[in-house]
Amino acid sequence: MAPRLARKPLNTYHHGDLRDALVQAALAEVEQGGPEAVSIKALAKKLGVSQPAPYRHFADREALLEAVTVAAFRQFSAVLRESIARPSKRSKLSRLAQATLAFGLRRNGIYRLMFASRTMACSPKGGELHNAAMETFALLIEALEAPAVGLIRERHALKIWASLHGVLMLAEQGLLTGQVARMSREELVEDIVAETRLALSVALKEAGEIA
Amino acid sequence: MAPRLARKPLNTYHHGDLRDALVQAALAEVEQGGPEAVSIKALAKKLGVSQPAPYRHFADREALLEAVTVAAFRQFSAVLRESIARPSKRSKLSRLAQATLAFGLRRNGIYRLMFASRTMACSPKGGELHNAAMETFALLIEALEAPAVGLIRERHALKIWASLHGVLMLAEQGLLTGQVARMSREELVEDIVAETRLALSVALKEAGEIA
DNA sequence: GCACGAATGTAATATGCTATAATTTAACGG
DNA sequence: CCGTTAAATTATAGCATATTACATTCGTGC
Repeated sequence: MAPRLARKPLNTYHHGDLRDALVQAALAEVEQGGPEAVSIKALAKKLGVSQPAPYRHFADREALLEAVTVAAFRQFSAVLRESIARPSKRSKLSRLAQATLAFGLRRNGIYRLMFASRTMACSPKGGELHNAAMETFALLIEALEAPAVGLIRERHALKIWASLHGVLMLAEQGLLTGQVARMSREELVEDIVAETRLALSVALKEAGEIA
Repeated sequence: MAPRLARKPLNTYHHGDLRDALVQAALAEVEQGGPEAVSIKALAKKLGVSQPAPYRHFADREALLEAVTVAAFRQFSAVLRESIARPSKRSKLSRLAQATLAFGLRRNGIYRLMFASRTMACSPKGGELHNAAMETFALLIEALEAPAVGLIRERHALKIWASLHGVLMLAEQGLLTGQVARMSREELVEDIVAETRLALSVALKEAGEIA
């Protein structure tokens, strides 16, 4: 994390903070048309610099997308954190689940970048990107509000994450049609939350009896 | 579905069945490197025809990918059908779930094409592609082996599909790490199957009491 | 203050892919 | 056997990525 001050563009030759501007502009593009909508050339034009200028800050298109993905995870984390922070009658888990659903539907280009693109799949395990993703997962574990008994907590966090993720992907692919579509997505998510709770309590009870 | 006979390439000027050859070759490419690895030019070269030749059969790259996706769904369906057809001690649902996991992991480029690409998201609801996807979903409903009570069956089929899908996507994104990774994916899937059964039986009992 | 090196941006260019247009070759039906 | 049509070819336009060589500004040490 370099400090990278945001200076004003006094002289127009040097942009001031092109790197960050690129990430932000690319994020906007991704939100509209997904990862494949990002064009170095178009971004440079939009920001008023020459085509090769971005290559001073990113080795190639993939590197830019990786930075964008990190930024996306930060935003996602912030949204989730807020959802479980504000007081509410509903459970933390329910709020986090609904916030995830809303984020995935509203900003589906970004969601695809985070969870369905090659960028993530190719990122190294200890890297900045992978860490950002794990930080998000940690929020989910927190929202479960379960005691840490063996692997039970992580296991159920993983399962609910997978479920939410699956619902979102199916929804975006237009695969939530037919009879089932009569149930709203919010209901479906609430259903998943309830099932997770049930399974979790069963698992905890079993573990308690054994221990 | 035009008959499209597969003639042998006697004269080398006319390929014989370029359309199908393109779909097959593209499918192989996708399997290796995902949807973005498909290049019209490269495919043409590999099949020994000129670059523009493919455009006789597909309007553009997207159209080719759509045909490839249909072929992919057909293959996937065949694999699933076989998994629930052959006799086994394990339940149909369990077999189908494990088959899905194996397919998604082994042929993850194809899986991404089917469930995480823009191709599906943009396909019309009544189209060939959408129908192929729905046919696959029907297999899952069948494997549930549950009575058709209201929407309960579809609902649970949808939930288990979402879960499986989520696990696969997370696995491919390298997000199944940490403590949880100590549990094998097969175990995780078996766990999901068991939970679905539990939830389904509860739902059916409730429905029975009400009716 | 000012010279110099590092950082950042530009111009020019090579390469590769998509897609279209005009043209040629082969197959099929009457 | 000939004309129509399907299917492929060559040639080319257009666009995006990425590299190279050059120009400009920043800021740091003296």
